[in-house]
Amino acid sequence: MARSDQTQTAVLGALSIMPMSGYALREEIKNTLGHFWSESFGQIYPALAELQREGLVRRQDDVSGRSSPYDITAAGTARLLELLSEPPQHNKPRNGVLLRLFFGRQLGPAACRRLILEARVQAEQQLASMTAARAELAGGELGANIPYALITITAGEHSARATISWATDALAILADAEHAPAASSDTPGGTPATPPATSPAIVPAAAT
Amino acid sequence: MARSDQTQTAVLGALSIMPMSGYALREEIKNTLGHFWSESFGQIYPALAELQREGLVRRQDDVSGRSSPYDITAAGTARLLELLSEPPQHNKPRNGVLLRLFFGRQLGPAACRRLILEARVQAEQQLASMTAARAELAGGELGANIPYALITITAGEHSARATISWATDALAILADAEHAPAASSDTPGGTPATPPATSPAIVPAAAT
DNA sequence: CGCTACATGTAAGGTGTTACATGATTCC
DNA sequence: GGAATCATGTAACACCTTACATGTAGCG
Repeated sequence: MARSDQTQTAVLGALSIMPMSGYALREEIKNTLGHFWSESFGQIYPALAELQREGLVRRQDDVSGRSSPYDITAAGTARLLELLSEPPQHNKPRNGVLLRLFFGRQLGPAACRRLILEARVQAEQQLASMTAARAELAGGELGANIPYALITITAGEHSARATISWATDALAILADAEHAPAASSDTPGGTPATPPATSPAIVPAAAT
Repeated sequence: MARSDQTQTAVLGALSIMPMSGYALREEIKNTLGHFWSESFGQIYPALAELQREGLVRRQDDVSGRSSPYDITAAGTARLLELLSEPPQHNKPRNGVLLRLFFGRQLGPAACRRLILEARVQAEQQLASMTAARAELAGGELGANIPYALITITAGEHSARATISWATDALAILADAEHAPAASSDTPGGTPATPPATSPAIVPAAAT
């Protein structure tokens, strides 16, 4: 049981804040937890079905089945507390951008620069959306959950800012490498090698 | 084809730096890419088999099968470039710590504080290991790949530092919430509840 | 009347992990 | 000789996404 249940945790948690339909659950998870969590329909509906079987969740209008929201039960709240108390299992990291950059010598400096700039743009967007989320907090239905939401929003902001300032450093490292290429070594075959006679002017995006 | 191939990318990339056995591949991936990538044996061996079938990789001592390292071929290098050129597919985020903190009202402030402190400890360890990795860089076999490795190490450092400073902010938010709990709402059943007493003030989080 | 959003589900398929099975080599 | 490490693989399972299938409700 303790194996995954991560979906159950997210679903029960969301329902602990307010009753919702499966559809709304997915929307909420996407909008509110989006920057650190995700679930798809293919997981939410089976999870809801199982939770209902176990009596951790019920539909308010149980008989008619007519689009009534799911509601967490007392047993469900207890289970949620259990799940939340388990040690967090951290994901295997898989960062496609860093993977590509690590093998950047094969890819060439120009493509690397593009990857970094793209990552920076995304981080800036994330930062903006975190700021927006922070503004919306007061108007929302979160009540006493607000400080906890704020903690996650702050995490998103720190993470986005870290990416932005990393991008600056990374561009500088790339530029240095091009000006003073490591003495040894063949340039790898077939790649769009750096042209001779460069005048790159790397756009180092202002001071640190 | 463009679907996953992420494992192929990592394997070919690693072999583009130096020939290795499957076992060594896993070690290298764990040690060197560990902070942003991971692969398990169950993926590496099948991937190697397929790459060999496709002629992208070969064993230097093909006949005897005697623990000779795998070696990337010219075709393999070309394929690697292709794979690296594909747009990076970012993972669905799944941060167990933030999930637990978001539903922190159910979990209680004490447990939340523990989670944050634990995350900070891990980030400090990561930061230390990044520093160590940076020191080892010069001594390693990476050659012209050094600047690229440096870019990923820098990413790890920024990320770790972001987590550390987030932890500070998060603890402050938690403390504020306990001093001035949000006005409305029932405290959830069973949890180590926050005391009553009101004063809305949403805590706009300390200076950046 | 058709488009969009709400709503619920399933089936197929890909991805990735774990545990098991096996054996060689090296070092103490 | 026994332990640790190197080395290779597989099979079962868990997880998750995608695409499909279906239907309702409201609105312009």
